[in-house]
Amino acid sequence: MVNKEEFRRKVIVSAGQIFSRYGFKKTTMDEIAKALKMGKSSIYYYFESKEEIFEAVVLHEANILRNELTTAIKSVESPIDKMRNYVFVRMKSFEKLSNYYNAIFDKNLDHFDFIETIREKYDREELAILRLILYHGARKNIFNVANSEYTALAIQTTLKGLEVPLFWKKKEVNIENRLNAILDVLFNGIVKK
Amino acid sequence: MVNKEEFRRKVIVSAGQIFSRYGFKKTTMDEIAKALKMGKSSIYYYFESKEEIFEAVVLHEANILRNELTTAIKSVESPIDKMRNYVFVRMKSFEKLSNYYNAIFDKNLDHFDFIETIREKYDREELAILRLILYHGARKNIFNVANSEYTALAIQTTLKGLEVPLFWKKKEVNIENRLNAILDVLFNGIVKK
DNA sequence: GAATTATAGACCAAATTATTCGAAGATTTT
DNA sequence: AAAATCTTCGAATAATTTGGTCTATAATTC
Repeated sequence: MVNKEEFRRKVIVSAGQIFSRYGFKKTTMDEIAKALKMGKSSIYYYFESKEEIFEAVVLHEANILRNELTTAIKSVESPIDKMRNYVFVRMKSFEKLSNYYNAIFDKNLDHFDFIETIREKYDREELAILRLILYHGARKNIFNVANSEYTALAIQTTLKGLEVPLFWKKKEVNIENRLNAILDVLFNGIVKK
Repeated sequence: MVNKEEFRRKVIVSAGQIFSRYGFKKTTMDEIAKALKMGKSSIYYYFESKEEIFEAVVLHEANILRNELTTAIKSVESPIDKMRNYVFVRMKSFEKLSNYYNAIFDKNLDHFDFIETIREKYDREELAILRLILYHGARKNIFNVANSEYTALAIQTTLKGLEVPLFWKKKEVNIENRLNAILDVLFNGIVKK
């Protein structure tokens, strides 16, 4: 390969598809290798471990998502509701990310019950946001899969943090501030700005 | 459980969801058990093996699909094109089945290239039918996963068999005959009539 | 043509997996 | 209420899978 970074990107894209479909645990290095048409051991020349690949994939997806959100929201003049609507339309992207979540916590499906409970407090649209939250919770716990209580707590904290900028109806809060608050809550510590 | 058959049905529905999502190989008995909120070993009281569960699931899905197709096509007065349209609308059901296929042949993704080649000969709608064919091919080879050449051949044979009743434009062929021919090709040996 | 970069096949220890078995709760039958 | 049967599951297991390593070797660069 000409460039080491280029090959890493190829791995990220290719493995990303498999991860998003089957999740971390169910995705095997053999599959990733096969998709890349390479020997399994060759991948270890570019990545240290399966976890490193996964981390790179999630970071990549988070960056895309963050960019999409930032530019999209900035181009909206009307208030917060339009933003919500946009997020709803972009659900597909979130779905991809929420698959990572499904994957990571494949043994803790109970979290969805929790989300369902929360959902009832808001409109259907908020589901899209909740997916983001899921992702956020997931990202924070990728390597702490075992501790589901910690996960639940992380999700709850994120929800709490989102309540102010997203769900409050106070019109006087300026949209730019809300945007930044939301992005901060969702991506803080995940994506370098 | 009151009734043995009733519990088997529960397993089929529950396991079916997991199978359709992750496929045969990636679905574990632990997952099925967890979804049923039962001990893993209890399932073996009702089913002999994971394969038996899978077979029951696929049979169940095939029966539903067959019934849907039969009643739907029978209620259509205009020619074959309307039927195609219906099939197109019902794509969701087929998607579920095609997931089984993905799952079973998770290492033979090349088949999809083959399908793509075929697709170009027909309209987009035919994709729906092709999914059915995929399913058919899958069903025929569930327990011959290793031999991918045999699979390709099975799919080709099915396609060939479908060409006459489905894709030929000859108006003189009566729709009832076509229907039977199609169902025969697709479900022959799979679902007891 | 030596040194470095890149690839993959054989291999391994650890983990996972489908399945078995026996024991113990239930429930029904006598 | 004892016996017989039905249902459940935890623990054990044998076979397979899996992430990762090591070594040999091909390709590229110097």
